[in-house]
Amino acid sequence: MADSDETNTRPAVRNITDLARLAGVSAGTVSRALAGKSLVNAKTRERIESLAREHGFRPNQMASGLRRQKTGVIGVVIPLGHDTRQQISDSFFMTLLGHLADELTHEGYDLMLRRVVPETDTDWLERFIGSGMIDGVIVIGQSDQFERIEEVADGYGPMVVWGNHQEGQRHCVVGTDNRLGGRLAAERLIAAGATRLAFLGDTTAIEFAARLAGAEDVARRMGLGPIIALPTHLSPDRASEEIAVHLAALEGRIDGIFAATDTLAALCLTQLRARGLAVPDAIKLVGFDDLPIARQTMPPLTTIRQDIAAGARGLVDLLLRRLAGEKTESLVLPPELVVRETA
Amino acid sequence: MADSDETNTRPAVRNITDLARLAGVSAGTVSRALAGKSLVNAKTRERIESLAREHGFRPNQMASGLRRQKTGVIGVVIPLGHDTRQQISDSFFMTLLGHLADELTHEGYDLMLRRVVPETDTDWLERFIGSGMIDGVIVIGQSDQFERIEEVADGYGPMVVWGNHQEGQRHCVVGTDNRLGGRLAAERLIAAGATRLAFLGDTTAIEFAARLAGAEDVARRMGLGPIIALPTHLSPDRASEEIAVHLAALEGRIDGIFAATDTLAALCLTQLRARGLAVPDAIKLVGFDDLPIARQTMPPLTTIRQDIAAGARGLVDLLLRRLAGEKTESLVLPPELVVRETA
DNA sequence: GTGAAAGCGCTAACAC
DNA sequence: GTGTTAGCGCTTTCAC
Repeated sequence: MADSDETNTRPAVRNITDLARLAGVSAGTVSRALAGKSLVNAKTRERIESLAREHGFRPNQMASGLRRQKTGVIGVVIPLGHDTRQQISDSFFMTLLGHLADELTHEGYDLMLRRVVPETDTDWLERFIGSGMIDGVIVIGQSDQFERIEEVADGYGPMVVWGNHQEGQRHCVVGTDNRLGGRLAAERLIAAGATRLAFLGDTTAIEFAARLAGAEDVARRMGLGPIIALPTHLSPDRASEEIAVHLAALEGRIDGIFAATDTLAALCLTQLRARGLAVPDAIKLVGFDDLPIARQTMPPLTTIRQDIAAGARGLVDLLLRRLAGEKTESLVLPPELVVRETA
Repeated sequence: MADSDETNTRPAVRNITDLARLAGVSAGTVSRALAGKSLVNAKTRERIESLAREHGFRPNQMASGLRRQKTGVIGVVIPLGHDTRQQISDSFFMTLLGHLADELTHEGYDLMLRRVVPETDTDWLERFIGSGMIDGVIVIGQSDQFERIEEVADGYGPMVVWGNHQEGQRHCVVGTDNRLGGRLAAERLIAAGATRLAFLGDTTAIEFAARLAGAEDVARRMGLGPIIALPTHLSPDRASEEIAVHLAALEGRIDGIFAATDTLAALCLTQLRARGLAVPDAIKLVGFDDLPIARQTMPPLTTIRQDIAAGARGLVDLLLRRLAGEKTESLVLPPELVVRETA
């Protein structure tokens, strides 16, 4: 591929041995030179390096990995729960993935991405870990697989999970304090004048359940009625319909909505408008995540911010420490209320 | 990891040889059994499989890959051009990536993701290909690396690129007909009554340049004045400011904007509103992509739809055929005008 | 500072 | 149908 014009006069260099022959040294020396080890004569090293450059040769990482028993690859896996296909396009996870790619690259690791459907593939995590292709794994989202992750964590160190932290759990997790986030959201809704609250989102996802629980803490404390749970899928198509149905059923019985996600909140805003319900006058609305979309809705969304970049940094940092044999604690990040115009 | 209670009484099975010993057969037989090859006694196979299950053993893919000279991994690389960091969060690419992950998984391949900064890393593509870790590569977006990709394509078959198709190019590309898309956009703007057009986006990206060129085709044909190019970064923060500056400078001199991207269009809508310019009354606006956000802006965006799922399918399909040695043509997908309310 | 040799875990001839 | 053997391309003692 990196051939110049003289292609045919020059033998292909397929491996370290070919290069060694050209350089008039042994394979071992080439290996040491290319790996930047100290004990190689400066001249020899230079000769080898220039030869390698000239032939566009780079050592085969699979072979190297096999020999050294490490691959330089971190697995990133996204379990798609009940809500199967659409979750991936969820911008939150995608943004997190982008940051992860940056962080891992920065640390010299490659990223192997896998989306799995736990329902039809029960040993998804073991399979990935056992493949021998990755040095460690980051799980993005617990979905409904909390228990399975716990089990695996007992026997496998280099794993960090993005998700919700439970008292006494065994796997290392980094994530936002969802319950606190839920409290902030409910407090804001109430401060804005709402008293009859609903929660929009699928609470079988543990993170969402925690958000709702936080909101309920506040509702109870303030002596409000129970928060009405409005189960909704994450995929925009289904969500829109479901929201429409919920709204129709609840007409006039609620004045504040806490959406599990900005995406859901944005969709909800559209449906609210379609029904002629003014936000925030008739209904207050708070989202979660503070994705870019939160600033672009009309009116812009009041929401609970998660620091995605910090999350990615935390995930990678903890994973590297675990890779080094350290035992690490989970990392819980503080959410932050961002007041805009919907509540 | 998959150990039950009797952990300590059972020796770890680290490789095929250990398992062979337990099963009372040779390593070769275990290999054949686990690979599902035909010529293995049914009973033997069953014994081996159950033993493997019991011990949570799976063959090491690196070793297998090394031996078979194929890895079962497809590289997906996103070159971040001039517009460095933010492009990744560009929802279009992220959505495409999601679909790619699905398609590749479906075909039994794993996905290795790399983001690269060509400016500081000139041999990004050769490095990835030469790593020995991947069987083929999908490049998402040509960025400003068209020439480099051409060079590599001459010597490396299993590569397919998402991007723009140029007359006579040598690398296999799949992508939307951007020029046609640009034409559709301009036609719509004009049909809606606009006569003084501007294009919002960075035309050093070849895809965007083609969109602008298409719009210019129409402007010329209709005898309109030149289209004013408004260079803008893709990252939301910078874009917002830049758009604001552009709008201030052009006040009253344009009545139609073609945005290179829905994201940009949405941002533009916000800025337009901030300046008190009514859409579509004072200014018509057309986006590109038809991302979910296009339906949620206020008013919803008229845009040019790219079929992302079809794109992902095409990329994977062509790559697999190239992997099988076929020579494939590029695939150009038709864009589609989606009329909503901004033009 | 460098070479020789062993071997990472697996697969694919080639025997039988 | 199964065992044996020879590597895939690299790293790393151990000599010298």
